[in-house]
Amino acid sequence: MQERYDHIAIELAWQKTWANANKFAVSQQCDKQKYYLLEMFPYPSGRIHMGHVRNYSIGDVVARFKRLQGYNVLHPMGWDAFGMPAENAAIQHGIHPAKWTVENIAKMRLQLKRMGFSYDWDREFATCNVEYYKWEQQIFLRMLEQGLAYKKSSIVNWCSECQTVLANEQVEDDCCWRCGTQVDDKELDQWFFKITNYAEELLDFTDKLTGWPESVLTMQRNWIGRSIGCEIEFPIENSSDNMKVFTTRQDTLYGATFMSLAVEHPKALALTTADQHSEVEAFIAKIRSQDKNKRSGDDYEKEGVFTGSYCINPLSGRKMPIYLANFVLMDYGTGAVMAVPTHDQRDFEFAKKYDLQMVVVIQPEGQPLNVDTMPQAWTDSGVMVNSDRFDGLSNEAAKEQIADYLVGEGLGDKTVNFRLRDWGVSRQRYWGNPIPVIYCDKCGVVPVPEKDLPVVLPTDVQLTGEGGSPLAKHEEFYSVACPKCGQSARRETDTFDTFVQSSWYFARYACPEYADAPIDKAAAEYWLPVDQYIGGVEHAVMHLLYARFFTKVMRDLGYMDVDEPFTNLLTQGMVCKETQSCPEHGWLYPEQMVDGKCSQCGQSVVIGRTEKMSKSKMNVVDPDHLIVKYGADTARLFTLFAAPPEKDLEWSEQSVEGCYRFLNRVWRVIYDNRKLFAKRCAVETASEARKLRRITHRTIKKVTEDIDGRFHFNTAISAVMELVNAIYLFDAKKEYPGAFAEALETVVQLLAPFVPHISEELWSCMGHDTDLEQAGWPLCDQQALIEDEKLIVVQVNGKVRAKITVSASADNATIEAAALADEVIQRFVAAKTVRKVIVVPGKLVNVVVG
RNA sequence: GCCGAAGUGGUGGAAUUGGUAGACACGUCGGUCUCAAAAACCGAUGGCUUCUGGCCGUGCCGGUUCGAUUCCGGCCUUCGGUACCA
Repeated sequence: MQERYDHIAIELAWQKTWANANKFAVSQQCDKQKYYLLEMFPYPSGRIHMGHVRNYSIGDVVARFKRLQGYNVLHPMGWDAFGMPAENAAIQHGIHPAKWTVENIAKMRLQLKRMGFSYDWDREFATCNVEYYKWEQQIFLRMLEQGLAYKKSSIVNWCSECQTVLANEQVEDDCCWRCGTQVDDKELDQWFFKITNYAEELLDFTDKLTGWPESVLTMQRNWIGRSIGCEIEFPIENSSDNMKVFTTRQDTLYGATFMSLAVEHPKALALTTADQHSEVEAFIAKIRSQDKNKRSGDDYEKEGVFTGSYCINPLSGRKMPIYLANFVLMDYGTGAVMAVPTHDQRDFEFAKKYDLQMVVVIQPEGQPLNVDTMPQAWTDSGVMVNSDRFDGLSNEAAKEQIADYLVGEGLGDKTVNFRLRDWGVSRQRYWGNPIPVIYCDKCGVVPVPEKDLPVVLPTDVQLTGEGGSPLAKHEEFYSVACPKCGQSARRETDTFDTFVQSSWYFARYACPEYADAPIDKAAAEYWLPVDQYIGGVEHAVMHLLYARFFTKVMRDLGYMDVDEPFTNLLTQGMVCKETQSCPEHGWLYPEQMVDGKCSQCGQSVVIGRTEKMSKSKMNVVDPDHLIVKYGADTARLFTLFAAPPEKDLEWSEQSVEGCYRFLNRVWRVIYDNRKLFAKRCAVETASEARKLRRITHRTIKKVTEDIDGRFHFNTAISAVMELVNAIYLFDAKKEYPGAFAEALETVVQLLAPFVPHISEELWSCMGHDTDLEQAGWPLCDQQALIEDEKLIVVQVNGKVRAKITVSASADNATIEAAALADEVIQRFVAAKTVRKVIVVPGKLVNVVVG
């Protein structure tokens, strides 16, 4: 054993040992209980960043802890390898996406190994491997068979200059990010997954996901957005046709005085009278030319135009003018809204602007509302008025009764409406999984027969960034014979959204080599669901909802028998750091400043706010520097100690040094006492030895509880630090070497999940022939926790005035007497009457005087 | 606007079921060692104060309670998400 803590040598040596032994590979042939731990897999951008270090350090603590507790732990790692950055790199640097991706994976794999994460590398795969994505193609074909995948036209961002579709994040200020051309809306036929079929089940199961944070479940519930309401038919005047409307506020039906349609509404033009025609057409053209994002902006002014037609309110019989309005959305409800200006703020503003009729139908108890003087719509609950037979009811009761009445009279239906929309999965991109269908002029859309899978993504393409996806220009790829009729046909050149690959990768880890189907049922049965999933909170809705949807689809297609993919979810916070900038040169990297001055111009550097680490803000910290300077163990310890996992973590070099110092402190105390471990002796029973043992075992209890389910790693580490402090202060080690050695061994065992390299090294230095996993997780000796005496806090009128020590077996009366006998307490009680004494056994006495 | 989370020393944070507010760590200050420095070790460290004592203090105001960082009501601020959802 060396005197100095040589982190580099120690870490490299243990990483080699683990790799040679293939230490973390697991099999389902095992009589231990399984535990499947998964962290969200990374996009292979080229380097790991502090967010990865944090995510995977948290995961590794749990994996190693569960292993020490005797579980058969599946802890896999892989790569979310398709996606836009690879294409951008190809365009910018002339390197093929496949090459770029493979090289990045190689670099990042090394970095992860250098961090000492305990992955089963045998199960590693990248989603761009054909052995992975071909199974996704099969799943798609079966979804198509079941009507769970379908094609419909939808609107995309289109750059006419680049002849390509842009993702929302590629649109900057309504313009193409590359050429600056104004982006148009374009209708394209796109593939969709029928996630709406599962809206009800996805919502219902949120109640069963007790291992998920409530905030994430709330976000998912809101995203699914179930609302109960009515579909009501409004007869159109001088026509046999009706206008169908969806509302959740049928209680306000008597107050509906006009109707608003979306400009995209199919009946909009048909309803327009000749004299209004030019005005309506101009309005439609104007609104449709506006940017969709702007249309949903905050201060968007409400505007509309009268069609010239009327419909009839089915309950009040009132004639209602039909307007087109810019704020009505075609893709929610029916694209037509019954407008109730007295009880909806948007309708209120609209009615004021166009001087439309208003009728109050709900008002607060005893406070009549006046349509002329009310400053805004009344959207709260109240009592029904001007509503015929429903007058006098609460509006909540009227909601039910009006709905029943409408159904009874055949005027409407009760309906459930979801905010959730089907998932568009077509991407006009090269670096993705090809959608396996063929278009034949004669046979139409023809799925690629399963026996012809996989549709392999060709690698002999040139990416220029112009003229759309290269697949559409790759004749060898798209020119095929129709599988049905044999005539020449064209292959689909769109690829799947990369969210599709990340929706089922967790299941493939159970059987990454399985060659007969996407999932080996036996493996899935053993390993799934994932017991603990860990990742960034930014994926709270999309990724996690898609993965839940896909799990249910795969269940219904017979691939596996799982309802929900992730039993427990931990969402971690971001890694943040203050920014620094020079007034002249903008954002600066830390190494571009010297003594608080810009190294280029010498001006004082402005320290900015603490923000999420990002390359663009130049406030990133490269994990490699940390590993070299302090070691992987210190990097891990810092990310775990500085904040609880779900909170944002603020970078602090000083705090990193503190962690490094702590590891040195542990190293030193064990080195200094190395001779103690040479000959083992039993743990002593003398009072001083028992005192140290009590701290040792209290720490075991605390650390176990903090890790297991609570994930309070910061307090777990604090507890170990306290034990180390107690060891430093224990000056009877010569007399009680047993208790002393036990305390030191416990420190090493408790630190093992957090800082595995130094822990293994110290463990072997202590003379153990086997590793820490063999030793298992230390158990708390309940006997050792028992105290002879207890410290009791004594309060007078709720304020702490004294602390007394009593025998642990003292009863309440004894404790009370001892408290009242205390000199200080007597002074506070003197000349006053003791009204009450509250005794909390083992903790506190409160004397109430007055 | 709505939904969600949070607000505690100079700093990161702790207080698990209503029971000692500030554990642990960083920083700062003092001491030991040293020719000196670094490292290490030991100690102090919420504010105020008339200082063997006392008062104030967990965003603000109020309430419940013997006792509130914790529960309730009303506000303020910050962060995250989201939106003309009828």
